[in-house]
Amino acid sequence: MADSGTPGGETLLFLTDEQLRRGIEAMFFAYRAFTADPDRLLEEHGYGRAHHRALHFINRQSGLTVTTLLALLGVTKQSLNRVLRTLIEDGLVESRVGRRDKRERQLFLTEEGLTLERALSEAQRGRMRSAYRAAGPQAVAGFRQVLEAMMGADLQRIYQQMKEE
Amino acid sequence: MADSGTPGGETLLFLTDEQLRRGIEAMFFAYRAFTADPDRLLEEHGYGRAHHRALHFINRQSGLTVTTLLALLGVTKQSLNRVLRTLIEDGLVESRVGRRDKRERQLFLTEEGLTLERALSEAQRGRMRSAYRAAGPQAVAGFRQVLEAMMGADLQRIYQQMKEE
DNA sequence: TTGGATAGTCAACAAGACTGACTTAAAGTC
DNA sequence: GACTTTAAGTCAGTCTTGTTGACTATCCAA
Repeated sequence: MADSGTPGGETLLFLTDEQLRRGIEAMFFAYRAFTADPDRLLEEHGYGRAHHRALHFINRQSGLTVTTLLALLGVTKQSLNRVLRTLIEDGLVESRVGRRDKRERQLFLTEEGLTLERALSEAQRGRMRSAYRAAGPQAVAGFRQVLEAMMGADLQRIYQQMKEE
Repeated sequence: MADSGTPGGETLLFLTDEQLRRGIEAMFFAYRAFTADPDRLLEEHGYGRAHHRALHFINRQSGLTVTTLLALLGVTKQSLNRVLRTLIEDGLVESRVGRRDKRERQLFLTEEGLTLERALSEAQRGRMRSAYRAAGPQAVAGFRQVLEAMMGADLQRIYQQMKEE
């Protein structure tokens, strides 16, 4: 983008198909490991990855509406609803009628929901923390830069917005 | 690991729960984008992500056995089999009886399989390439370092092995 | 040669995504 | 006040992709 194709320069070094393929495979393997720890915990509770994602974002942005959560997760209403219903029935999530707009439902974690979210989050952070430690601060900065560039403009806007709330 | 907890140093700067959470969210959003391009292509052909993964590794390591592929993908034999069967029926993959051990099946891509694999791979590499360009060589090195640390020792061994073949 | 381990296949099932059609309630508009 | 739009939720049905259990074929070793 800001890079004006320096011919033969180091820019080309890491853009061979082989290098790109290494990156693709690294993403595949790393993502699998990344979800493995919380997955184990979830299974003990009879939940799936979908429940984890819902808990994560409700915790992250307490009081968010169903539509907002939908946009963050990128799934359909029906798909989210099944997950949300079980979480509400099990007393992990509370759904209150919106204050300003009564059509909306605002979502909150209960004490129990918070407890599970923390356990899941801690399992995931543990792996992230040791990866960060092993790789060092400079690598971490690069890691985030590449991921942000990879997610594309639309997701980047959503991702950056969450920073400020 | 090699890091001896420099108190107050820059090591601590990026290990706050907030920083770790940013990393977790970046992984989530980036992985979604990462799979989105091939997913579109796959849908046109009536395939899913599982078919993509199979094609990728069969291409990567032509003639590999079902068991080897199983280990790479980390799924059950039965799950892979359904995917593999459709690929064979559709003439994208060829399954030959193992030369040494007749119990084994060796897997190869046909011309048609190679064509689809290249299209999928190119869609995915496109995004990876522009992310790499945008972030720069140093960031890319860091990206890979963190992913490798994150995947853990077991997967790292598998991942590194593939390098040399 | 018999018996156990390994490689792969077939069948049935469950989770979690999807689409489409519909209801209810509230908000906004003419 | 009647009409339209929006937010949420529901019902029904499908698809992909994961699971377990039972089975066949082959290899190897006692």
